[in-house]
Formats: sequence, C-alpha cells, structure tokens
Amino acid sequence: MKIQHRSLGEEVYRRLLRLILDGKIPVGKWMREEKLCDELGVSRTPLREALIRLVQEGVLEQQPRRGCIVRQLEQDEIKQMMECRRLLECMVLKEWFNGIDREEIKKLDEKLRVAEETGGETLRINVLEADEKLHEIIVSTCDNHFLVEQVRRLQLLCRPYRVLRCAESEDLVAILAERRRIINAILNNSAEDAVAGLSAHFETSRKYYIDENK
Amino acid sequence: MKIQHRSLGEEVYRRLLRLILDGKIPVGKWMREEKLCDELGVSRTPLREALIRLVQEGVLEQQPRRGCIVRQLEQDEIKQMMECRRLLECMVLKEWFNGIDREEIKKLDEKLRVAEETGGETLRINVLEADEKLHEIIVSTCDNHFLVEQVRRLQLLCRPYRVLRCAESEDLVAILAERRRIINAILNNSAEDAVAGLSAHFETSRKYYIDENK
DNA sequence: TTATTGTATATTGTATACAATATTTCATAA
DNA sequence: TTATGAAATATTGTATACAATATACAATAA
Repeated sequence: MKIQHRSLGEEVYRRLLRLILDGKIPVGKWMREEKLCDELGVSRTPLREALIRLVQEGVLEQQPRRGCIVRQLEQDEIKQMMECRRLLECMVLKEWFNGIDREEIKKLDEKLRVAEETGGETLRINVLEADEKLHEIIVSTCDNHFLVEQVRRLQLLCRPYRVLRCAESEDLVAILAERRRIINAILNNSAEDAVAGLSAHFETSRKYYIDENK
Repeated sequence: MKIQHRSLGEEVYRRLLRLILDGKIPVGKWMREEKLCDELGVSRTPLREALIRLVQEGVLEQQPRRGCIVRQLEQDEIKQMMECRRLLECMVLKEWFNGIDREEIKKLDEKLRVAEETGGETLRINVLEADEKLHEIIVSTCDNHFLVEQVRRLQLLCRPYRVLRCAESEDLVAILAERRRIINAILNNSAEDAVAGLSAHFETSRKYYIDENK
C-alpha cells in the first residue's frame, strides 16, 4: 500500500463526504464497513477513521454496535437548521456589509439576466447555481474564521436535502425576483433591505428542502 | 477487556476532553499515543478514535506523521473566537429574550450580592462561576439545537485560555458592575440594554483570555 | 568546533486477527 | 400457519503486528 502525503483516512473522509453531499450515498443508508473497504480499496482502519470524522461532523449518525448511517434529519430538524442558517447568514451580511464584493455580485446579476432571457432548463440550473454563489459570496466576505467555518458546515449539512421542485415557471420567476431584491439592495448599499431580502429568501426557500420520508 | 455500553473510544474521548479543558493536559502538549494508552489502559485503536474526534472538534491539531498536539491558538485566533462568541451570544440573547429564565437570573443576582458582601477569595471564585452561569442561562434559552451546539462548542474551545487575572479588587468591582448591568436589564425587560451590556462584557473580558506564548 | 550524514530509535499510519454483539436462518412446537 | 428459540452468519469494537516516516544520536569531515 503506497503511503501518500495525505493519509488514507483523510482521503477516504473527503471521498465519502463528497459522495454523501452529492446524494450518491443517500440519506438513511447504512455505511457497511467491509463493503466500503472493498469499494475504496482500503482496510477498515482508515475507513473507520473517516466514519468517525463524519460522525463528529454530524453527517453520519452512529448507533452502538450497529454501525453508521447517513444522518436522516427530521422535518423539524431541517427547519431548525435553515433557521440557524438564516440567523447566521443574515448576521454576516449585516456585520460585513461594507466588505462584500460588489464586482462578484454584478457578475452574478449579469449571469442571471442572461439566463432569464434564455429560459427553460438552463434557467433552472442557473437559478440553482446562482443561489449557491450568492450564499458563497456572502459568507466569504466574513473574515472571522470561526464564524465562516460554522456557516459553511451548516451549508454542507443542508445539501443532501436540497431539491429545487419548481416545475412551474411562476416559481422560478418568484425566486428570481427574490434574488434580484437582494442583489439590488447590495448594489444600492442598502444593508437593511439586503438583510430583509435574505431573510425572506430563507423563509420561502424552506419548501425546497424536503424530508425524504414524506 | 470488558465491553461497556459506551465504547472505549467514546469514553477516552470524554476523558481526554475533560483533561484538556481543565488544563490538566496543557495547551501545546504532544499527545503521545503509547504513553496515553498506558495511562488510560486502552490500546491504540480506541485512543486514536478519541484523538480523531478531538481533531475534528478543533481541540487538537494534527500534524501528519508527527502526531497530535493540544491546539495552541494564536492571540489573533483567540480574539476572533471571542468576537464570534460575542456575535452569537448577543444574537441568542436578542432573539430569545422573552424566553429567558428570570428565576435563574434572580438566583444569580442574589448569589452575587452575597458574595459581594463576603469579599476576598470567595468573591473572586463566585465571579468566575457567575460568569459561566450567566452564559449558560443565556444559551440554554435558545431552542435551536444547531445554534446551541455551535455556541457551546466555542465556549469549550475558549476554556483552556481563560484566566481571571484580577489581582486588584477594582477589577472585580468593575466586572461585578458589568454583570449587574446585564442582570438588571434582563429583569427590567430591556432587551436592547441587556444585549449592549453583554456585548460590552465581551469587549472587556478579552483581556482575561491570554496567550500562553506571551 | 561545527556541519553533515548514516544508523538506531521512536512514533505514527495501516492491515489484520480476534472478541463481542447484532441479525438472520431455520428447525421445531403450538 | 405462525411463533419461538437456538445455531449460524454478519458486523462492529478492540488489540496487535507490521510498514512508513520522523527524530535523535553518533561518527566523520571541513
């Protein structure tokens, strides 16, 4: 077994995290050690190291003597998680409002404008991407390492539950309007309006986070 | 080796965490695996499980092929951590202000009053305890699991750096006045003043968190 | 002396064997 | 048929052996 600069445990941790966040390993699935060892080509020691890390992150849930499963958040927990994100991200936006990268916001604005004209499936994909991008711009403004880490961690934990179910184009239009409100408020240097917009965005985006059980 | 309900790994994790938070294992110390195994009477596997958990928590720092050391935060990092706590705890106090347990606050107030009359070393100890208690009352008001978890985690990370260096009694008097401002504001239902008081408290308490290197 | 390099030792990283427990299977009885 | 329970199997938890690397130390040369 070749030894690398990054340990196998770390490597496996990253790979498993990616697989879970992308939904390749679905929520509620048992993480059978031997099976994963075969698939990843490592022994149980580094695999278990990765599992422990993921448990500590809150991505997996450990049941004594039964193993780890991909954490299945209850509807109520998802709600709390989104509420926590709303509070934290709004706070970041408010406190670091002056430092926000206006150029990036302008780029995002332009991209959305183009997507809007194109419409169709492209639009839907762009709306999803723009959403991630907007949250990323906001959090990256914050220079407090600890706060950034906490916000990012919550963003990760949300990922497996995120589904954009806007079959109707009215939804897309409404979502776009919401984004534009935030973007415009930022470009107009209106912190209060931007925060209010972001807060409202979290309120409405709740319905796009579903419980797999339902 | 007797098997318990809680796994050895978990048990070792808790014991090490306690030792570190209480300063029994000082900041900057190398966590030599074999030595710790001997002291705790376990093999390397559960010990390493505990170390990995502590690394993921940010309590330890891992250096590839060299092992884990108790994380030694820079002065700047401590500052950031305290700033993060200030933002989060002030937010909690503001958002959950109505839910705060006034009875507990009154008890705390009474205890401080008694300690103040006693003075001396008792006073110093009580001031320290009261500080912990106040922060605990505030965070326990919050019913958002994720937010509580994050605030508590930061409080833990702070612990090893906390030193109350008030040789002069004027310091104690000033600190007491600060506490009383918060307590009174809460009892008078003045959210704004309570938040302002808590914020100020974080500002002044900065100097009681020292960098071991200095 | 001081710097450098090779060797011995210490220490972490990984694989594997064994122990303890959970789950499944299947035979038997009501 | 269905329920029960014991044996077989699967799976996690722990200990240990070995591999890979880092550190310490001694020998040698400048």
